[in-house]
Amino acid sequence: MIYEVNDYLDFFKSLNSKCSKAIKRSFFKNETVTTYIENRNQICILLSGEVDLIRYDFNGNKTIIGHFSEGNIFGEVLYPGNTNNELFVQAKSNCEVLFFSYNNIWTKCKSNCPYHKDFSEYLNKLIINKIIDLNTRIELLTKKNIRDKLLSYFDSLSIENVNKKFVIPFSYTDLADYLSVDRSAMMREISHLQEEGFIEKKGKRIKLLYG
Amino acid sequence: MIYEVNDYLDFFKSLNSKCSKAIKRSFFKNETVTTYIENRNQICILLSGEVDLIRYDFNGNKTIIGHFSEGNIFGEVLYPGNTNNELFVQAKSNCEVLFFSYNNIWTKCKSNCPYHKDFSEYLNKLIINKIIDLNTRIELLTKKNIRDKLLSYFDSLSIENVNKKFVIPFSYTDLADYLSVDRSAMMREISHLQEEGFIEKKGKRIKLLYG
DNA sequence: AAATATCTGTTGCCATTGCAACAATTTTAT
DNA sequence: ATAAAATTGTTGCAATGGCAACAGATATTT
Repeated sequence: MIYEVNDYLDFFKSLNSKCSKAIKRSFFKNETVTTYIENRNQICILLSGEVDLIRYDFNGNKTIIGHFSEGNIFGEVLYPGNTNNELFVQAKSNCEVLFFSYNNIWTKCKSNCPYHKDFSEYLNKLIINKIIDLNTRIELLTKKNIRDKLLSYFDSLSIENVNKKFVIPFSYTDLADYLSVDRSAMMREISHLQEEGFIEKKGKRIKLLYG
Repeated sequence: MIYEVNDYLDFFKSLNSKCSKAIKRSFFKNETVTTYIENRNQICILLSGEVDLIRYDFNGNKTIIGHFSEGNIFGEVLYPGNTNNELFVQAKSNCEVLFFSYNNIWTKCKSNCPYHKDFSEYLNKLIINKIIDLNTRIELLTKKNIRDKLLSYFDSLSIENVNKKFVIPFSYTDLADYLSVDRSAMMREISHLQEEGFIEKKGKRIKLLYG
């Protein structure tokens, strides 16, 4: 999903010692990294670890809106304002995050920071990858049934790994959330896919038997 | 959804006479603007009119994946590669589109085009708006039932118009597609919302009676 | 090592919603 | 102005998938 990220990540990892606009912070598992409620301009790069973007709606229902790993960007500036939801980012593992204010990048920092040219170029690459991820997600979500969602998700993993065998990088509980379907209904559909000979499954190891 | 776009649009509209990297073309309604199949680097800004991004899957089912209007960006560089789908962009009305190759912007053009500084800054704003739009869409698509999808879509229109009354900018057929639900099921749910006194509806004019 | 919590896998039930089909209305093309 | 095409609105029926509930398997904590 993320292409060429490793080329840039070292640059961002060392950025906070070079550029005063960027602040690096560390978080323990389950800590709240940030909330989408007051820092409209905030943008974040995940330098290591895993975080989830979680929505609680007015009924208290929890949905995992996004799952981010090393090199992904997130932040309130990328999100629509004025929603009725509480959104917050929670560390799924110990992690490091680079924070900065989006407006600062394109204006003030320009003149006085020698790293700005690389910074903005690399950031642009990350942002394009972000858009690709979001479009990938929308592709999945617009599929009409659970089977099509699963198959197209499996396809994307298979392509990414250049292999008919791969390991699902989510727990099944979280995968259901990511595909926005009921977990037990998804498990049922996975069983059917096995019975009908489309896939083989051992825990989180999947092998595609078609295509 | 799109903030401050009008500030930048004039700049892009006149760009092709200033910068050789950008090409402006006009299309008639129903013409195919581009396909997502061979120009991996292409990025497009819609200068006027309306276009849809359409997917045909292997069964020939049509889905409107995206609907773009003035100031929106689209293009294959923003899309995951190696999918089994045919994606193409179709003009919903006569329209003008600015085409350029994404890689060219950040490299070659930098040194010799006096408009590049503004160009990249404005483009960044458009890209951020793009991400906000995509996240808005994902917010909708992750709602678990048709009622919640409708209400949260209506909410966003209401906020955008700063008014409990607003006009739906889609046909109902296209709205169903956008929300990724069956049209007749959606119409039924809209009827229920009226019966239960949540909304008033006259054609595409909606008034929210709650909140 | 035991105790607790979380995740996986399965099933019955039934609400939601997708599908098909149609008439009425509106829009577009000739 | 008329014909053709597309959209809107409605309904019965059936399939899908959400919910609840549980037992067994893995992880995590103490």
